[in-house]
Amino acid sequence: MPVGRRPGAYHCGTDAAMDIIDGKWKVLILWALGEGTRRFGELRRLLPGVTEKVLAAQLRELEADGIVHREDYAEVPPRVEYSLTEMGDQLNEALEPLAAWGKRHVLGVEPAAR
Amino acid sequence: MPVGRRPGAYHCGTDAAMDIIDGKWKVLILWALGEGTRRFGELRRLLPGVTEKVLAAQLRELEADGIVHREDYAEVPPRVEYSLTEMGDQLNEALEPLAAWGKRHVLGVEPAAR
DNA sequence: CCGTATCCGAGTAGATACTG
DNA sequence: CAGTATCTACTCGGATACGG
Repeated sequence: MPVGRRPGAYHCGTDAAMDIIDGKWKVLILWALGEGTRRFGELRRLLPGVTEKVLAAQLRELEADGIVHREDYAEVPPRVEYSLTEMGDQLNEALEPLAAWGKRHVLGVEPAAR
Repeated sequence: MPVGRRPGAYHCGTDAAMDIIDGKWKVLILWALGEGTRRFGELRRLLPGVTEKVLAAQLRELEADGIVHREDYAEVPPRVEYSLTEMGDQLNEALEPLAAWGKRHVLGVEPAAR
């Protein structure tokens, strides 16, 4: 089932995907969740500079788009855990070549071997 | 040589790359130039809804980042041609898995075979 | 601990008109 | 044809304070 907030407004797969990961912190969230489940407070510490409001908003968008799963344990003190859905995991994999390009051409890190 | 407008401010290759393609029309410009050299007017027609000002601005950013090459023929009437640099071409390739993901999960187009 | 409410500022994009 | 100039509109993200 298709996701995204601008149904029918895309010209190609790339800008459709861009719409999903559009947001200052989204790829960083993906990155952080790629290593496993994280709690809200952990994510906040992993993303230096993000405010609770913005982090919560971006997490909700990712959740609405089916990229992250939100598990609320309804305990006191509160505990909420975020993790990637299978779709989110695949998105993360699809992002890898882009990460490699960025590392090489933007960060200037040449690959070790050729 | 590294490019990008926020040197040293990146956490990983992905958000470094995101900084380069950040802009409403950039991936569409990449897409259009992927098929060959285009003139300004052609790009404008290929990107329905873009204004001259915004198109010019985004092209200049891509040029500054070493993604597109701008060839001004200094003729009358004016002729300016845009094309991808080698780096831009590689960026376009790095974007392909993301495009495939978007096609499949956002646009809902399943791959033909498995 | 995990958020929401409110207000605000900055940057991005759009419309329109004009120029070399 | 290929832009620039000006003005405006809007959305995103940030700061701070408060709530369950």
